[in-house]
Amino acid sequence: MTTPTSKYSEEILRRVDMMGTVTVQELSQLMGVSDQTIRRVTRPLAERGALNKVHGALVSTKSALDPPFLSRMTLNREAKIAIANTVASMIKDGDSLIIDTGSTSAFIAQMLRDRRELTVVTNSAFVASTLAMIPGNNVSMAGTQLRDHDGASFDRSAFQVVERAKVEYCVLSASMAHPENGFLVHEQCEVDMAFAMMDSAARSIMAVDASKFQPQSRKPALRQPDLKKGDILVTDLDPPETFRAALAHLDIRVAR
Amino acid sequence: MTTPTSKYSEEILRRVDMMGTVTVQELSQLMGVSDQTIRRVTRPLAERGALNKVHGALVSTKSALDPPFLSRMTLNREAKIAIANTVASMIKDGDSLIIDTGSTSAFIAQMLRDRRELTVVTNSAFVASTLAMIPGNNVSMAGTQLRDHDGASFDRSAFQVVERAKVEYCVLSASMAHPENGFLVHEQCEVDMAFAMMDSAARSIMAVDASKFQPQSRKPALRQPDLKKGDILVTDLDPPETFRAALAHLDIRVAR
DNA sequence: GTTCAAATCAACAAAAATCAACAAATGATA
DNA sequence: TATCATTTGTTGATTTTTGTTGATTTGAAC
Repeated sequence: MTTPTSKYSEEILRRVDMMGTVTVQELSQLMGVSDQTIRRVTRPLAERGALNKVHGALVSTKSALDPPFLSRMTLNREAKIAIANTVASMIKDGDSLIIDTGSTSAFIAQMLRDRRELTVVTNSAFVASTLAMIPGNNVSMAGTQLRDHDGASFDRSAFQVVERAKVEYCVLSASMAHPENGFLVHEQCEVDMAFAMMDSAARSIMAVDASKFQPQSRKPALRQPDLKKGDILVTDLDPPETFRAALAHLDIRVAR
Repeated sequence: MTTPTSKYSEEILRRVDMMGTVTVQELSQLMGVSDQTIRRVTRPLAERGALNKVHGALVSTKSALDPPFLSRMTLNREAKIAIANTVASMIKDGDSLIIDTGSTSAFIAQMLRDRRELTVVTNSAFVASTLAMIPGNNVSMAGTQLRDHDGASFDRSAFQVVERAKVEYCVLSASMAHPENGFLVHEQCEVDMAFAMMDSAARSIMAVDASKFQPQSRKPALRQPDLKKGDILVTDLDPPETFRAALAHLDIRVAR
């Protein structure tokens, strides 16, 4: 039906649809080509109506994503995209992983759409539906009753599914990172889920953007499980020195 | 029907379909042959329409530009939107309903985003994540293991969740509508699920666009449960006379 | 309206991919 | 084994794409 015009078409459309709007520069950097190439390649796509061109950016035509969720996706967007790219680069075709809920995880899921043969367990309906539709993937949705603000589940069946899994990676996030108190969140069920997820994975990847190192307005008080030897912390800016020392001491790699 | 033109045809097609877009070089390295061979072999494949050639790469005709599910979303789009509007207009704030998977259901879910306090049960991760994020809704995702082309579940837990539900409406779809054979689909698990869903709902709404009254290229052969008194059939164009008579006789309302 | 920075466009040379032709390799058959 | 048809890799000419440059346009602020 819609015949592609270049080898970049697919990736560009995917990224545009996922991010809603992308600047030409972001895209060219992300894909390692020049701005001009992006412009050239997107012109026929725009004529066909596969995306919209505005001055300075590309806008998705099917941005039917949910506004409230999307707005959280735009908070600290560049950082989250950068982190998602780093995390995604660690996951190879055929890998198995658990992903939790949250906006960073949503970005990671989007970035993982060009991996193949993934085995995925998640308690986020958004992550699940994003990755389930990729041919060849094997996706399990953990849980039945969905929480309303992010469509994630923390019911008994969610824990059962996660506990029965055995995967290579566990991708987690947190609301705050404190040099002494570790990684903190607001809800007890999230802590419990994080424990279950980490127990079912060989190694964990904790994804937190740099803003999480700053004091928060709404202080999270519940402690996520600590990272262990071999785990990885992914951020967009280098964490404070106190943090780095503690992590290095535990043999936890920091990537960005 | 499609006779292979070379011993590589099959593997190339498989890889292209799997990866969506793949450069000629990647493919030649992966398969241990020269670029030129890949080009030679893929030429007849492209002419036959089994894949698309662009400068520098091969693009799958299937999962290429848009994943199969989204491409179906654009097939007969206006009709499906019209139907979705009609169905959505029957659902009021506070109602409870079961929704199945499929592109029409996806549209219905989108339309239901301005309803409040809905209780929803669905086996589609896409529908679930769409409606779960609306504040005040109560959404249950039925099933764990997700099917890859549409992210829906038909495993044992999916049936359990559906069977335990008790809702007002059940929103269903079908691949074909036949005046004598009723509503048909391709997969047995879909029939089973339809039975379970209808059993758990007071009344059913069957949503089929007018194209479903025409003969299909890929003939579905499995029969959905029949509609009963009080159920509703929603279409975009009036169904054929033979159909209308049969439905009226059973006291099934036709809306559009 | 004017100004200015940023984004876009047009054009060109360099790089990359494609094509056609040919020779070597392969494999089946007599 | 010799022969023939087919397939494969290589080579060089041709085509397409890509990044760069500089001119032009755009959008926002004044």
